[in-house]
Amino acid sequence: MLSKKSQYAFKALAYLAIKYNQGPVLISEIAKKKKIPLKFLENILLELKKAGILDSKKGKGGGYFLNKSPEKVKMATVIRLINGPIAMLPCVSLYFYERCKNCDEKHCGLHDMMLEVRDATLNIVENRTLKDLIV
Amino acid sequence: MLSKKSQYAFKALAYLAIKYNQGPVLISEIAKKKKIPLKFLENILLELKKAGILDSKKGKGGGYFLNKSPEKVKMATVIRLINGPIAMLPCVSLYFYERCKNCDEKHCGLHDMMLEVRDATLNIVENRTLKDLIV
DNA sequence: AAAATAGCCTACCAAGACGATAGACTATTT
DNA sequence: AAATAGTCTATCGTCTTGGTAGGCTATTTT
Repeated sequence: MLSKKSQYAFKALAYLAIKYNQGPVLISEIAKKKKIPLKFLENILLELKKAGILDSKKGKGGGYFLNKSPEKVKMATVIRLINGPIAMLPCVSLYFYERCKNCDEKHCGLHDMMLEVRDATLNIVENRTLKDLIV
Repeated sequence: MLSKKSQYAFKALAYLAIKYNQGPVLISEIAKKKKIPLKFLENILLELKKAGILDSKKGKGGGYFLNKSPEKVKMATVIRLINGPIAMLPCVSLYFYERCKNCDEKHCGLHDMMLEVRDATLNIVENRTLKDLIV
């Protein structure tokens, strides 16, 4: 399951995607429109900024805005950043890989199955972007 | 990510699948062979029994055993039981559905995308069984 | 320069989930 | 009766999650 934080992140990003190229948007505006706790949203947006997805401007007329066009931000990137691994097991994760203890990956039915699941999932989230959040 | 509990469950079930129709297997034997904390495994097996996947026998010569043949126990069933929802969002879950607050499911890009992911995942885990764990 | 604006940073907290353990109880077999 | 082996209830420490508080810093306006 995606954490609430991830859901907030996607709501905020969807909002910023709609407002792309229209200048900075206040955290408070996003929080209000998307009904996200303000201070919690601050943390999320800052994290997205540090990852290079968003940028910000301080002072009057400041706020947050997308650092690149919506179709260039992959869903997979955001999920990994805010939610963590996409795979169901560490031993089949690309970005959070960890070797299985007491289990030979070459002969593990669970491993094989979870690898399939991962690929099926990646096939979707690696090929969808913030643009697809706008309907 | 699958919880450690789920991974233990699958290891235990894989072991019992191999020993299908060979009589009851001791918890302690499974715990030792699969390196699972004994008391933790007790809980897991009991849960699987209450769900009808396993059955047990007390006293000498007792132990746990599969209640039906391995190919009749779907992976999806076990995941839902031990790990919880398979979907990434409550609003696209079949067995743990919850309506989205502040979001119209009919016009939500995230919803649509997560529905795709769910279907891709279900397509695998609904069509694989404990039999596929044995390699 | 001062005031106002708005993001940045550090810290903290409550509740719940997770992984694991302890011990007594019950049913079955020898 | 004794031994065996699953069942039940309870507890526990640690980590994660969701959320809050308050001060700091950079920028803009007056």
